[in-house]
Amino acid sequence: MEPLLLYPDPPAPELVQALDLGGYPWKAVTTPEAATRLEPEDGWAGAIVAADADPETAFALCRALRKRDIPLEPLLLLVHGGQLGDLDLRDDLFDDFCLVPVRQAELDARLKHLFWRTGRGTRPELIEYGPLVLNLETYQAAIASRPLDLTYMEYELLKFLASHPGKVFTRETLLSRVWGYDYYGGARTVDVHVRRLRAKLGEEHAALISTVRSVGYRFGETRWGF
Amino acid sequence: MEPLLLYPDPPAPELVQALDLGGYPWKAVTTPEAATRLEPEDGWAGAIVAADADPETAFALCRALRKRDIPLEPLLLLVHGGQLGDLDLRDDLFDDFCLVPVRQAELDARLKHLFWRTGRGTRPELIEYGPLVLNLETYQAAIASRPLDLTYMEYELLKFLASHPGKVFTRETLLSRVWGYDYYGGARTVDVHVRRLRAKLGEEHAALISTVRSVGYRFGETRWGF
DNA sequence: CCTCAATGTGAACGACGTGTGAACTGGGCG
DNA sequence: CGCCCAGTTCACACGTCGTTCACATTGAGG
Repeated sequence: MEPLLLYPDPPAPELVQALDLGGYPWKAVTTPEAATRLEPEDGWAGAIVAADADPETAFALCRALRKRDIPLEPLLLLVHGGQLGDLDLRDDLFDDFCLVPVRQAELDARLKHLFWRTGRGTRPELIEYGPLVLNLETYQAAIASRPLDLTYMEYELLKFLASHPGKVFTRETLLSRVWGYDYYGGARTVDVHVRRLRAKLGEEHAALISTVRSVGYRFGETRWGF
Repeated sequence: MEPLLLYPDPPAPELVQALDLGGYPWKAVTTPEAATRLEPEDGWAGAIVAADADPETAFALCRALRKRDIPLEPLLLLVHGGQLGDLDLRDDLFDDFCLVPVRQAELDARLKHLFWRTGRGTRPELIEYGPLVLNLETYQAAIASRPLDLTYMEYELLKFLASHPGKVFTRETLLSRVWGYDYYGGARTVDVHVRRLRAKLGEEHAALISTVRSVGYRFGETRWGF
């Protein structure tokens, strides 16, 4: 997940604690310019702007973030009770606000709701290993940014293997874990699916799945050490 | 101004005071049925549902209000801190929430913001995806500027799918989310509705809904990044 | 170098999932 | 009462995918 943009820097300790507990990555900035300069490749996941200390700069930051070609969403504003009367609630300056001091549960709830509302919330769950990307939500796979057209079983097998990179699985284990505990069928089935996977991965990436003779198959490189 | 719908009856004193001070007319109800029976000619202006005392009834009321032909908006939920963890924040059950005991200033601010957000079109209730446009207010749909004549279920299905572009849903999930939690019927029902949707979308846009074999259906293209 | 076991490969079969047309049900309305 | 429409269910055809088999190839050990 991309980080949340925080203002100011450093953010309030209880905010940091709430975000860390909630598992939200974040990066704090001191100026609107820094928000652009430090922006991640894929953009900010959203922004939390505390306007209780220095309202002027905070609102300027909000305006800047909203005026971009792609307005930053969602934007959560932190204010103290006395500021509520001054807020221009009929302007599109922020999506939601929260009173300071923030409570972990409320902040978490507002973020969840915001992400859902703005549609940016359900970040797809990904499995990534080197050039391989599996999108568990959309059931799509890609190798080196090239989409892979996998069948259901191919996808499931690759997903299982890629979930445990480096580990070797016997055919029997794969059959029971991927095909199902009650499955009874020939072990060669695994071979054939591995072959088709390698073919679809392409010659240069076929080695992602390696054969461990007399044992089974392994995805990815060996993890030496530990 | 039309009155706000309040639950329960009588509402908490501080809520009444806050609303009266803010100049909001209101009418309280004790049951979901009463919400329909007492509804003004021009509908409710919105709803404030307190879920701290009797959550079950409160949530039932929310569901009922949202399932109407024209979902009631805005809906503000009142909860106490301990309930935050139980809320399904990723469901369209309410628009905003507020912790009890309510503070006059915060309630006022949230109502203002809510009315602005849901009322004045800066955020028209539209779902857009490529050539597809769904107008949630008027229950109209259009593809490439050509109006679509969808039935209720077709519209609901398309709306749900288009709300989560890229994500794959199983038939069971679609049945429970679109048809209703308690629905029990054949999964082929989904197939048929998807077929009719594709037919109405027209040949060139039929691919907007793609079949993921052995899994279910997906609307639109995959979102690779984030 | 030989042998055997393990694995890769290509092809073919069969089962299952999906699309499709059509029939059925139930409610609204004249 | 009968028509119409939306939603559901059914039956069948077709294509895809998973599985299996026969055979080729590889690799390890003697």
